[in-house]
Amino acid sequence: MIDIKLAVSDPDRLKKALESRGLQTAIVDEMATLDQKRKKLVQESDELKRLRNEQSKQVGLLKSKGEDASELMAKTKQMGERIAAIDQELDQIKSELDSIALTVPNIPEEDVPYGKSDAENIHVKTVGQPRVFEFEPKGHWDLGDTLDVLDNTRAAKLSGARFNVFKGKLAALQRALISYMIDMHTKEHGFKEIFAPVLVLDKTCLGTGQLPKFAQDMYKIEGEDMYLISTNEITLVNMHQGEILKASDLPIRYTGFALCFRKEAGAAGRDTRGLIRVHQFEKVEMVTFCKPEESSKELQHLIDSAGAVLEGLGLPYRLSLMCTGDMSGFSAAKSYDLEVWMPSYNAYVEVSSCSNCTDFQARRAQIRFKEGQGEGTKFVHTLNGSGLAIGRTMAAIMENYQEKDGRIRVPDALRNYLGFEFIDGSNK
RNA sequence: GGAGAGGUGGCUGAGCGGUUGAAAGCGCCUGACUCGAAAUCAGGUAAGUGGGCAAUCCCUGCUUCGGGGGUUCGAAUCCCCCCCUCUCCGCCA
Repeated sequence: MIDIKLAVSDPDRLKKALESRGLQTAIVDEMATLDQKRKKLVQESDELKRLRNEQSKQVGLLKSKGEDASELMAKTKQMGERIAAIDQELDQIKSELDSIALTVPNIPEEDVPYGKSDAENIHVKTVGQPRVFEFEPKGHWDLGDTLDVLDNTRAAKLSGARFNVFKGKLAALQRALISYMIDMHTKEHGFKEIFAPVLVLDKTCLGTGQLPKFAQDMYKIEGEDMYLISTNEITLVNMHQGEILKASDLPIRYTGFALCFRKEAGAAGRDTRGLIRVHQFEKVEMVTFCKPEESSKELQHLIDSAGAVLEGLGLPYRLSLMCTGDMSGFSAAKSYDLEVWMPSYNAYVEVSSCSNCTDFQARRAQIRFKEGQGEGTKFVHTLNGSGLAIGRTMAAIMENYQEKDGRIRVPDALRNYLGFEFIDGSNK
């Protein structure tokens, strides 16, 4: 959540920010008006409460002396009724204000390029060279089908479209990738491994910004206020929901594997084949909590950590800074995408998005820190990045490491995890 | 799923209708003592949100004792609903 005070103190900045993300700005003035109204009512209510408290004490005092207090009691009761009326109005304004504020995305950082579409993203660097094939490379769905390691037909039988069944050595590759990534992040990048539930309460999704605005992307459990997570950023960030952290414990870095579920509503007809766009996918996520002044540095650390996985696997990729209009993360103030080279697309495909959410999620989820005795509490900055999306990484390995005979060579880094050199139709 | 017990400040734990934002102990911070430390002594030590002020100093109002609602002039304390934890039983991978 953005700081509502901004709507009053610096409405132009907020309007500009919303505009840059392609949104309407009228709500800024609306918020300012409501907030002013709220403030006035709070003052009125507080003053009446002060009087009531005072008079109630008087009643107690009179009674303890055995004197008559009935007149004062009647007066105070009336006051209570007025307070109740004001507080009711106040509650209504607060919920109005909240329902607006919760749908406002984060404000882009100063150095995020202004732009309307992905065409205006800045390509920061490319790492590695796309392989030149001496034969026509196949798509990973074809490779998987031929080797009988990726079974789309059986998956459809079980769960419908956009699901997959991994078989044999491809299933093993998935396990290896999870271990490889998490081991790297814990041993080399300073993250602590976390395994958390994939089924969470609705208020948890509110904290990271998936709800209320993106309910249509998430699977809800019928009859309960629970959702299947769309990313494990939700669980990792909300681990500290409502907490006041010690400054000396920061930065806190978490990594973890989880299944993620997305409806992919509105993506009908796009990327229908293979592992690129599915309803259930596996992801290793990274999340960082830090002091505000450290978040730029920590964002770079996320990018480097995600990049290290791609480099370790020998996959060529591109790093891009998202422009204001293409920043997909509702909670993000600045985002970089890492895109892996996908021969079948003849293009780079996103495998990781690393974002600095500044204090946006922290404000929603009430995650704060305290510098020391007597110092006030401040909101932490939260950051998240995939490290990486497993399915898309598998697709990239299959395509980039395919041999002319259709087998897939295993990247050197995974040999120790797998114990075989090629993914083929065999089981061992 | 059934039965019982319980949820109070960083922690342990009192309070069970009025001056208690909350005893006591522990922890932590500051000061005194000390060459320094320990021990001892004195003081301080929750969060949120308003107002005053040039002020991140300070003064001050309101709210918060798992969450929500109710009773009352007044609720941590009484009543109702919900959530969570623990113990026992049942079920189960």
